[in-house]
Amino acid sequence: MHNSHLQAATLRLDRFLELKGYRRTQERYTILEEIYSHQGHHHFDAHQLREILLSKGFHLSMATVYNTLELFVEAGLIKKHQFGNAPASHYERTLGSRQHDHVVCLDCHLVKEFCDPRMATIETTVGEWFQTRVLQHSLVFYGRCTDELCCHRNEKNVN
Amino acid sequence: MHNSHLQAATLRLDRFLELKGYRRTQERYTILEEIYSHQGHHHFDAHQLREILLSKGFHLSMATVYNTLELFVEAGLIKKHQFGNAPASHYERTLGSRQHDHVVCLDCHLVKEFCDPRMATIETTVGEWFQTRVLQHSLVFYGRCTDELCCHRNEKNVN
DNA sequence: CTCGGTGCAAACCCTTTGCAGGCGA
DNA sequence: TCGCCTGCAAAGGGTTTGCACCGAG
Repeated sequence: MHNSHLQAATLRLDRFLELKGYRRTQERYTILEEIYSHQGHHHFDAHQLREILLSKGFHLSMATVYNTLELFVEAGLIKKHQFGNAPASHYERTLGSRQHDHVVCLDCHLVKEFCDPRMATIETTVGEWFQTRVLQHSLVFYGRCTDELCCHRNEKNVN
Repeated sequence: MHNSHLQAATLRLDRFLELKGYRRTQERYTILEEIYSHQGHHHFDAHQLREILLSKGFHLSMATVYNTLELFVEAGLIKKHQFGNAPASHYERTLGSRQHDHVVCLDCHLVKEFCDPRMATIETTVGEWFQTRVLQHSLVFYGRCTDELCCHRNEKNVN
């Protein structure tokens, strides 16, 4: 299921590499496949991504991971996020999910997504206000969730 | 002018230290005064803050700067920001300016502020949606400004 | 006098860089 | 073959930590 997203992503990478005159290396396609075939977590950081690939027997260095992620950002295949005080950057794929923003729980660090059409109108307003061509935005709400899986709640329940 | 903000901030720090049982050190009050008496840039990072104080003859270590900034965040005296790929965290004072969000130019890194009342309504909606008590949010629009001072424009004008 | 706060330097961690070797074109 | 890409290790840079000393209460 959802192989269509991987197909679309692969096609996009093909065209991007061709357009830029970059090479079609095995690393680039293997990393892309991992990102777009993964059903679970949409968010990951550079080290997690490397560890998953290593555990599957595909060896690659951190330098390649970072190089490739930067290239994917440039190609519009993934988005880069900085959540609060988290030390590492987080990434998520862009194809197969519409524009959305995030809610992060300060206790359990659970990341949830939402889409509010009002953000688009605000973006337009701000762009006109400052005579700025807005290319992207980052919106994160920080709070304390009431999720049953929230570790903060679990800790409190234990006591 | 605006000494009222410094007074309010000092009072708030007084009460916070008292409430928490923390000590009233010279470093804490000197740093607060620097942040709240500064008329110019609202945004600064830890190293800039230390350099300014050093240049004024007040010696202090990075450890103290970070400790104090964290304490001020806890006290609600300043806010901490992470703008895009900028390596260092940015801080800005909270008193004397109402809730606002930011627009950052990808070329000249100029930071501008705006206030849109619709953000508050979105925050409420999202909180209800996810049964989450939203404590704060971070919204940054990234774009290319048409400001006369934008270094990107200046560079282009030179060529 | 106590012990929280500070200074100093080293440690940490994520990320970037330099260079030699490998592989796509 | 050519030179972009990768691997490896070291360096970079912001932030944190450990420990001894200092000073607020």
